[in-house]
Amino acid sequence: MFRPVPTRPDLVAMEHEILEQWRDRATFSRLRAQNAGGPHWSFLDGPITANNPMGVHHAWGRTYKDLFQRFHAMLGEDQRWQNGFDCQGLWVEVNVERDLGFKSKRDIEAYGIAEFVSLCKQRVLTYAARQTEQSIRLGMWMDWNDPDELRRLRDLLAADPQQLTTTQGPDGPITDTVEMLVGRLGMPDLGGSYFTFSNENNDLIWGFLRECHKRGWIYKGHDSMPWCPRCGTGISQHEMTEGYQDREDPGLTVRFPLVDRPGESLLVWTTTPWTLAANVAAAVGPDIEYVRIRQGDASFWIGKGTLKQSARGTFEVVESKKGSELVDWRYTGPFDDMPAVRDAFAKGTRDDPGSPYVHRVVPWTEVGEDEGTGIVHIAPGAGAEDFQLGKSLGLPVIGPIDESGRYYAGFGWLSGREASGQAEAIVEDLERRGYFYHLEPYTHRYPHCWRCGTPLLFRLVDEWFISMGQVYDQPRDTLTPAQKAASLRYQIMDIVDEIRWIPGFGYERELDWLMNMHDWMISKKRYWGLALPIYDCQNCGTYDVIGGIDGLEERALEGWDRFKGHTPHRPYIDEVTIRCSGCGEPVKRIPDVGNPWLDAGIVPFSTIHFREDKEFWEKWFPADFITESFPGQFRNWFYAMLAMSTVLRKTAPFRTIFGYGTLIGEDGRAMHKSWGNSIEFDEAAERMGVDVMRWLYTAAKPEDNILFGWHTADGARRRLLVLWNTYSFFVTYARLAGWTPAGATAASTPMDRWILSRVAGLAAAVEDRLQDVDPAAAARLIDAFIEDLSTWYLRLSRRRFSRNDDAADRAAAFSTLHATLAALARIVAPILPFLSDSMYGNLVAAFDDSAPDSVHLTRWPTQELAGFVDPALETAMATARRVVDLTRTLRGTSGLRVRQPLARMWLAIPGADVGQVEGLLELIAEEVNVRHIERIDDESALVDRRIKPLLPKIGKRLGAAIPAVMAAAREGAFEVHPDGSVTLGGVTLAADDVEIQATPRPGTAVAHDEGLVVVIDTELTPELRAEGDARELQRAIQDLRKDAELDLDARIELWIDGLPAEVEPHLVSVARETLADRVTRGRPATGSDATTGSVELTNGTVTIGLRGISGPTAA
RNA sequence: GGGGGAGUAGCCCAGUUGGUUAGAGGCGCCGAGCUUAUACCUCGGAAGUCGGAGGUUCGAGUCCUCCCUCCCCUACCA
Repeated sequence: MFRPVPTRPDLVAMEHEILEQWRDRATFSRLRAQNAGGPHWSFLDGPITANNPMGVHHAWGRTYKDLFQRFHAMLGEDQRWQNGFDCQGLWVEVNVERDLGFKSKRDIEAYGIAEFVSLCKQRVLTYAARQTEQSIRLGMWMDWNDPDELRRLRDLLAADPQQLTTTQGPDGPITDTVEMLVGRLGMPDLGGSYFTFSNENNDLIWGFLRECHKRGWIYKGHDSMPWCPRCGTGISQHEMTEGYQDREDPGLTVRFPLVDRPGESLLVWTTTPWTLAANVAAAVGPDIEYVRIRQGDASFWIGKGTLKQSARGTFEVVESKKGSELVDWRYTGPFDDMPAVRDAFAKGTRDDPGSPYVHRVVPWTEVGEDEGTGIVHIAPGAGAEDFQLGKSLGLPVIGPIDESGRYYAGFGWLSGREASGQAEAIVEDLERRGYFYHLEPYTHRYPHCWRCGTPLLFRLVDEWFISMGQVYDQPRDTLTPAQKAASLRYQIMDIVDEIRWIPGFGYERELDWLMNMHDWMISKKRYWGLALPIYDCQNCGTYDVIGGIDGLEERALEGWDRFKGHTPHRPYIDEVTIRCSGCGEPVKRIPDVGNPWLDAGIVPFSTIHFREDKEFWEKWFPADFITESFPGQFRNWFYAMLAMSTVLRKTAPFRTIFGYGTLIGEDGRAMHKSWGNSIEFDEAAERMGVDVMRWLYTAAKPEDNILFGWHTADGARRRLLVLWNTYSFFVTYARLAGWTPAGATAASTPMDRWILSRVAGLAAAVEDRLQDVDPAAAARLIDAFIEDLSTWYLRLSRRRFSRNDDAADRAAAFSTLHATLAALARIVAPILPFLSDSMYGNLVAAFDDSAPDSVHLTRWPTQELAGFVDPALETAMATARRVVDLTRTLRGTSGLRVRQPLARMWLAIPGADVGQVEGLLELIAEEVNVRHIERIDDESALVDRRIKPLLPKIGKRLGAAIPAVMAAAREGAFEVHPDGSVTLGGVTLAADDVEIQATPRPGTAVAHDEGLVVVIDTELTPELRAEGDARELQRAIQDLRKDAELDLDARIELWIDGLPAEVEPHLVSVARETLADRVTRGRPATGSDATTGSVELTNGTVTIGLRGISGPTAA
């Protein structure tokens, strides 16, 4: 017997049961063993940052990852099943700092870098364990580490990183120091997830950087770069994603008094008053017209086109000059008395190093008049464009702020103050000293730190870059091999061409990024991350890039013993010095760590054992498939992998990339804890169930955002409940009938053959959609099938399961539904791993010892089911359903409920379907409760005709005559000729220029749809009415049974009072249908425990009473 | 600032090379029906200046111009 299935499922409890079952039966490892050695399918997991518990947005991508892995496993394909954790970088540092209450890098230095780095590692292990548990809960099958083991390593690491410990690898125990074991996680001998902080990962990045250096692409840049004063590090262009936010800054106009033109000043506008102390020049557009305006005693130079926005109060234009005429005018800066400014100016310019520099007007073609005064404040030490301009003119540079964003010494009262907070003080100071002109708030988009949200400043720094090569001013396909060889970006583009991007716009977006990206800034002035293997000689300027730890040992001059036994992280790695290859002096490693996308970009190599197992690598590289959320990844993970793979192997690291959008709250806003629209993964899993979540994600259009919330989930759950109810129905009646599966599927009726054909087609179609990476389409197909199964097959077949004296027919029905549900369980298995396995276990595994004990160990069923496919039957059934729909509509509009039998209906069916539909007439008759169906060939006697001119065909030809033709068609003013042509509105149209449609004649019940015409006979005889009344009575009794909460098979005692005579003959069958063993005339005795009710019939009201007859099956 | 996309019913949104009565689907609402698997399903209904203004055309949600709003990509213009 089947295990009973409740009508209202507890999906969450069921999921926990299945999880336990998988664990107890080692289902996953048996799947891996089963597919080992088969054709392989290579999935590469994009690492999830192990820095926090995973969120519902991660569950979206992880659903895709799991469903495709499971699907390919059902195709018998061997896989690596390796999850990845992203471990290094500012993400983790910022959280550890926060936990410790640190405010700046000085706090970290004081705390100790070794201890800080250890805490970062510990945090990663904590959340890797947590995310592992959550992913398992999601049903994600991967080669997971034991979360408790990860936490054990974390605790040992905290206690003493150098203690020895043993952990279990796939091929036996491994013993090493805790620190080194942690550094070896994910390697073949340890198994489990890969961790980007691993020794191997770091080492291979060194190799990559060495390769870049060999080609001359690594360089040190000196520039004004975006800088986060809180994090104390530069922010690369690659990291600017989502870094722009609206911000209100002071829009300050200041006066720069001209040295040689007494009483006259330049007016200059800035939104960053803190940079005024670094002012070196004022730029004008050489071709812009400037005017001098007089206001009181003073007069000001200003761009003519900016007068409206910049000049305040009344003024008089007294003079006009072109920008080029202003060039070289000298002016007094507002902070000229500061030592730092004096020192910088004392050295003079590049072209005139002898004499001290004085602020002056310089030409710059970029100057515009849309904003500001048309005269631009230039501070090369505090702005990227300023720096470039200053460099080209050889101007002095003043770098005003240190790494925490405070003014250096030499800036008078500003020294030591935070630059970002000085606007007000500077304005006051300028006002007092007569440099102030005007101030008003200005809102604009301003870059912020992507990690901590602090507004970025531009700061003079040395950073390390990988050159991406020049951009040629010519189409890509006209580039010569030599040009490509010289420019990495074009080499990457060629790789991008080889990849299938889903959705397609990803391809253009990646190319766009590659075309516009700047050089890759790989350095970060922080602590936790890849130690950049760059050794920059302070003596001679030579820099070496070391290609691996082994290479470092060879070159090590001093400190190797202090590093040995540690993972290649700060501070230990910093101990090692090498001999400069240029001058022989000892050189230290630059203190910078690496851009974290180097860590993730190398994984197609590091995690597929590029170095330690070439054969393995050749087999699994490139990955067949990766999938990640789009935002940011074009410049991050996708980019990093492409760049690194291009350099190392000149091949694509993956063949297909499937991207998806962003998950936001149900209210259409980003999920935010304080907005109350945020849902934690754990809460979602335990309240809605993960199959519901997985269905929601699978059915979503990947390129759109998902509005995630409890209501969205309700929609998904509803679909799953329909499936569940079908399953529950089957089990309920199979148990009642004592039916169990045996032998081959025995379909008998067209209905049986139809549903089997449908499920067979579904298997093939879903396979096709999943092969083509279109999970949403697969979900739609499944959704439509569940609807067909429930509202058509089952709805029309119910009686065959419950009150069927024909044993063979009943067995056929059970056999068909069983086969259908068993096949469906396998088809939905990749998407709904829990529900499917629960169904499969009960329906199949429990009865068939030769079948695998989990649906996930079965093969995709397309081939097995192929014999059931019957397209002609499916087409006919679609027609039959349409007929039923039309008939229901007719009944609705005629006020004839379906319970009321009708004598007959007429049906016209387009030729092609006739043969097949003929066999379904009985089915239609039963479903719409009509005694006889008459087929008619020509419906003209029953309907009016209407002409629909086919506008796309005739529109161009007739032009202005169209309105008249259409009006005639609407009014029915047309004449049909024997040859099928039609005259209307003064025009004759050929037969194929029009469509003739049937339309109901007033007073008749006719419906039509694409040639299908249905007419019902609305005449009711007394006999038909009596029969309708009987069904009405029966319905009322069944309702009462439900009210009385009786079991489906409970026998009852029935009281009937006031039954009209004409319904009397039907009472026996009513009693039979309602399982009434005893029928008493009159009402139940007062005080009886019977349930009572009444029903309106055509000729009077009937009172009903009923009561369960006590017995083993009574409630 | 530059590039791209989108604005259609209370909401999420389809709408094919321009075709006259704007609607495929989903949610919500209203009404009815069906049902001893289904507090489920089916059928029907209401409601829209198709972001705004012009233009091309016999005819525009669809094509063109300008404007408004939102989103995405990109960007230190001061």
